[in-house]
Amino acid sequence: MTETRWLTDREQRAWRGYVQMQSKLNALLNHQLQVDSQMSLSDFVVLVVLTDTAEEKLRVSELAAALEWEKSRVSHQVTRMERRGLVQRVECPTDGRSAFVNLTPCGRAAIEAAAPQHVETVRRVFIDQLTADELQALESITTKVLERLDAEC
Amino acid sequence: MTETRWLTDREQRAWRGYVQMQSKLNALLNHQLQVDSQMSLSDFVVLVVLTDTAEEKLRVSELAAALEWEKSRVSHQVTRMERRGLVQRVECPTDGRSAFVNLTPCGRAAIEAAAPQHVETVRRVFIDQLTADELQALESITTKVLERLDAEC
DNA sequence: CAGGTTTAGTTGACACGTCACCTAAAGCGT
DNA sequence: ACGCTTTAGGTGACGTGTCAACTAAACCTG
Repeated sequence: MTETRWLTDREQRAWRGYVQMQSKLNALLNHQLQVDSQMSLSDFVVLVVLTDTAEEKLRVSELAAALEWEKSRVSHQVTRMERRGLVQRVECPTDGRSAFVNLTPCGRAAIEAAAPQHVETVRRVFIDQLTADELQALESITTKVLERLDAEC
Repeated sequence: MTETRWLTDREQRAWRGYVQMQSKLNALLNHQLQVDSQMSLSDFVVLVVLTDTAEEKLRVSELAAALEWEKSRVSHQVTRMERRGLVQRVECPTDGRSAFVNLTPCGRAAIEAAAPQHVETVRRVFIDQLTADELQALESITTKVLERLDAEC
């Protein structure tokens, strides 16, 4: 095993900044949604995916693929959202193993009410703080890192 | 209430990229630490803070301040880490309310073993993917967003 | 079509985070 | 010394995320 290449000061600043930012940003977005719309960030992203489909319903596996979540995570999340009335499980007539997740009217109303405030928050604390160059750099960074991450797994 | 300012395509790409990156990065770092060093990312950062202090012990409140975590989060985390033998609670002789969190020899050994692999992973999937300009942009972004976030709360 | 394999999804155990609430010691003004 | 407030920390409930194990339907393949 070779010598560890510790982070330089510049790298350290960028990395620690990133870690702190992502942790606080996550906490804030969760909190904002909970307070303003009584839903979690997880609820929100699931509702976004469901809303973006023509039928407003997806199989659990399709939902998992779209979110890149483990199927068991989806299953747990759907159970909780069903309890809150946001979605409904429906058996698939053609495949006995499969289950559809349907958006309920209540779920549709919830996402429509939540989305504007959520976007507003994302803008206020993040997007609107960045210059055009920084936005471009961010896209470049995330693209490269995501490529690397996808290659890892 | 005024019209919602939805994200433009460029903003959307950057934001979605960021969200996806942070989610996968988090999962990977947690997983890597768990597999290689049998500890969570939370364990790791707590151990880092403890290791960085002269006495290798801190009050719960000092730990909370250093990590910017809620005190109850620290308390739960310390309970779990105590169970794993990484730290030990010690009553404070001068203030009956207060409690010290001491690094144990086992905790010190664990962090020393974990740190090189963790840094290696951070480099491989993140830092080493970035150009100098991107690193600079990232620092600038996180600084501004953190300022905004700190102003919010 | 019988028997093994793959696929879809669920479940349970456990770790992590947050919130609201609680206990007890310290501090403080009278 | 007396109460009142502040401060330090812990607790329990609940939502969330991961992992491993499970059930059952669907799909082979001989």
